Amino acid sequence: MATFALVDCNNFYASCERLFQPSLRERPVIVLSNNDGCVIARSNEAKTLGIAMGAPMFKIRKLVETHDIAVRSSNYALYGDISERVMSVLGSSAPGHEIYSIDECFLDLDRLAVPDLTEWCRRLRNQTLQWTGIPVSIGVGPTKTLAKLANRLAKKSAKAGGVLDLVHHPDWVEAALRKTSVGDVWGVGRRWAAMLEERAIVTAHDFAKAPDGWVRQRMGVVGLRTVHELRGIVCNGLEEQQTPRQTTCCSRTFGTVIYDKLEVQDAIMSFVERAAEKVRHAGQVAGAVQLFMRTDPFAQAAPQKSGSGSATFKRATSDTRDIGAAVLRIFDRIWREGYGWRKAGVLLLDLAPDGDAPASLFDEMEAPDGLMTAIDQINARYGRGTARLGLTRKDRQWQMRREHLSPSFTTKWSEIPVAKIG
DNA sequence: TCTGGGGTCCTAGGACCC
DNA sequence: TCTGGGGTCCTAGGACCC
Repeated sequence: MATFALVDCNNFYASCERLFQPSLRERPVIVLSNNDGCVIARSNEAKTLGIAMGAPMFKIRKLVETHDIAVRSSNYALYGDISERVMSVLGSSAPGHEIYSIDECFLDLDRLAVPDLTEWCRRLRNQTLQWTGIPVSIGVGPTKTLAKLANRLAKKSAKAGGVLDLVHHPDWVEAALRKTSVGDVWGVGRRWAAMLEERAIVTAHDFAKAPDGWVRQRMGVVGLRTVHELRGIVCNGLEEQQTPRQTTCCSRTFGTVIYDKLEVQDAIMSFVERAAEKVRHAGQVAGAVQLFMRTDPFAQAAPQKSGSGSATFKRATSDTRDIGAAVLRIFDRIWREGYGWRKAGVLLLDLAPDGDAPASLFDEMEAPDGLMTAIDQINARYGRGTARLGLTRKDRQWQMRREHLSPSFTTKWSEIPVAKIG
C-alpha cells in the first residue's frame, strides 16, 4: 500500500514570528494579511481566544487589546527563508518529497523500512523542531487526501502527540472519517460543503459513501478523485519536481481609495516592475499580459466598477519596458474617471522558459541590451528597489499599510539579531 | 476608518473546420 | 429553406488550494 505523510508546520507564520522574538512565546500572536487587513495566522492561544481565520482586524481590535495579543504584519521574506530550512530537513529525511506549500510537505514513505512508523515520525518532528525551531504535525495515510485528514486530527488531538498514522492502523480510518466534517476534507471548499450538507452528506464518511455517478455529475472529476482518495484509492501521486509557473501575478489592494489617474498608474507600473522581476528570476518570458482594476466592493454606497484588458506580445518577453508599454496602453483604454479605485493587478501569462520562446516568423531578433540583467544584479546585491526604471514617482500613496512589521531577521544584514553574552 | 495575495485545474460554450 | 455529426481551439468563469 502506498504510504504518504503530510508534514504541516503548526501556525507557521506565528511560529516564525516567535522564533526570533522569544518574548512572543508568552503571548497570543496573530499575523495580518497585506495592508494589515485581516488575520491570516494565529497561535494556539489566539485560536482559543476565539479569533477566526480571516477576521478583519477592525472587528477584533477590542479583543486584541483586552488580551494583549501580539500583532504582526506579514513578513514573507522571513517566512520564505524559514520555510527553506524546514523543507531541507524534511526533504533529506525521506526517499521522496513534494513541497506542497510554504508550510506543507508531502513525503513518500513507501520505501522507508522502519519497524515503527509512528516512532519514526515523532523523531522527525523533534529533529525539525530542534534544527529549525518550528513545530510540525505529521499525518500518514494511503493517499494524500487521507494523509491530510490524518494531519488535521494529529494537530487537534492531544494524545496523538502530533503524529497520526492511518496506514498501519487501518481500523482507525472509519472513525477518522466520521470525525471529520465534509468541509474539512482537502478539495472540498465552502460551496461544495454547503451543497453536500444540503443533501445530508455531513462527514467525510458520508462523502466517501456517495455514489460515483452522482459525485461525477455534481462535482466533476475533481470531486470524484477526492471521494476515491477517501476510500484509499490513489488518484494524486507525489509530484517531486516542481513544474514551472504558467502565470505570475502582482496585485495589491491600495492603502486607500484612489481617484487620481496618475496615482493608479503609478501603482500599476510598480506591479509591472515586480511581476517582470519575478519571471526573470524564474528564467521565464511572458507571452501575454493582463491588467485588471476594481473599486472597493465593501463600499456598497459608492458606484462599483471593474475593468480589465490584455495584450499579446509579438515576441515573448520579460523586459520591464515592453511589459510596461503594453500595460500603459491597456490602462489608457480601460481607465474610467470618477470612480474610487481600490485594487489593481498585473498578470503575466503564457510563461515559457527564456531561450526557446517562439519568435514570430518575420521578426528580426533584437539582442537584449543587458539593462534588465544589470538592474536585477544591483537589486540582488543592494536590496529590492535600489535600481528602478523611471516608471513611477516617489510619493506612493497607494502603498499598503504594514504597521506591525517585524525585522528581516534572516534576510537583511542590518536586521540580524545580535546575541550578547555576559 | 478598517475586509490579502498568488496560484491551479476543470468545464461550458462559442467560433471555426471538415 | 432546411438539414448532421464530430472535432479542435480558445476563453471566461467557477471551483479549489495555501
